[in-house]
Amino acid sequence: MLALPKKTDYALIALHYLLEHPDRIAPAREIAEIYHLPCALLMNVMKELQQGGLVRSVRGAKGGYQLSVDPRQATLYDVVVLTGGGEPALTECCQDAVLHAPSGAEEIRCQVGSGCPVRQPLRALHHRLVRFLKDVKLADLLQPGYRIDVPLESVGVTSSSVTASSIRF
Amino acid sequence: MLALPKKTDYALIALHYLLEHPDRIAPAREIAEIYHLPCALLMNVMKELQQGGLVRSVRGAKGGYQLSVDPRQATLYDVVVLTGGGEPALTECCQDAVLHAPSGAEEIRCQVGSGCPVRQPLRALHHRLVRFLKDVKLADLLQPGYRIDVPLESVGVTSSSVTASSIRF
DNA sequence: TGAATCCGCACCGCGTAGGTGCTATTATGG
DNA sequence: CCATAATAGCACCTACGCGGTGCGGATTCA
Repeated sequence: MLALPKKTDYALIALHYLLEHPDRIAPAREIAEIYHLPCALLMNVMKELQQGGLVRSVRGAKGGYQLSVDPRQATLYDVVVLTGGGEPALTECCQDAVLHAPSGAEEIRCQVGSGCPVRQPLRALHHRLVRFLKDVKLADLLQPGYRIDVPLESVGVTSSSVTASSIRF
Repeated sequence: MLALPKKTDYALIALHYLLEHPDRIAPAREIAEIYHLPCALLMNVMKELQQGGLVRSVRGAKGGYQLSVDPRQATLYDVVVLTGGGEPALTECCQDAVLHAPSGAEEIRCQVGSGCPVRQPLRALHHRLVRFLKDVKLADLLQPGYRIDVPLESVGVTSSSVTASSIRF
């Protein structure tokens, strides 16, 4: 649990490839063969990315896919939403439909009801998580120069001294 | 996806209750009835918490559960591990067994093999996530005074000015 | 025309989360 | 010592979603 679906993995691999070959129109088969991914499945994933506007598809012979967004604009959040089947929700209570209920009064879906003592805290966590995912730009994540800068137990110290290209939680 | 199992929800609710009733030895049934949770299921969860040492169980009549850790020491990570079935792994490559392989040479499990272009970045994300979960203390999460301090679109600004009791990603 | 490629949909199998039930064990209270 | 209240420890069941496959059609290029 607390895991990303494999689709997201495949999507990131494909996006990485497209990012490194901006000139090519890369067919799904090509990417699948290079990274030993099941071709049919990758095509499903690419379709989802295309529907979400992250890639552009060219049909017919010599067709393929091409990145259609600025990798410094598009975020990990976009990929997760497209390949994970909608907005991520830490718990049911955090679902978008619940949070932005049309009636204004938010709908309570779990059995606990309105007296749930952990709903607010969990929603806070959820917001943090979403914000984090949105802060991770594809360019940061997929660039070959990417590096871990986790100081391994600098916990407690404010992590405000990270480099600009690194990922901030 | 990217969701916590319901067990974790239940565990947090129960821990919250135990935290607010440090004197009582609260039976699972009591907690279940108050929050309208399925009693049998909650007992399963409590058992897992007990095995992990988060709560102490008293058997027999007038038995029940009691917090057995300092809520300022125990973290959300502990609860997730106990109720989520082991270490969370953002992807297969991030699994603990893979990362700390006995042979030293890390085992590659996905089909992509050692040429996977997104493995390192994903592991970096994973480490961030784990560190975050470990930074969230139960006391912070479950105390009634808990408050969201997300400035709603202060993204881009360094979030180093958060209060001490708030959660830092 | 034929080959290559994407498109859209339907379908399948399996693992796992979520939930239930039963029995054993332990302790209290009379 | 017995009845009762409670957890412990299983085994089990069910539903759903992920991962994956297949097929017919549409589109483009040679």
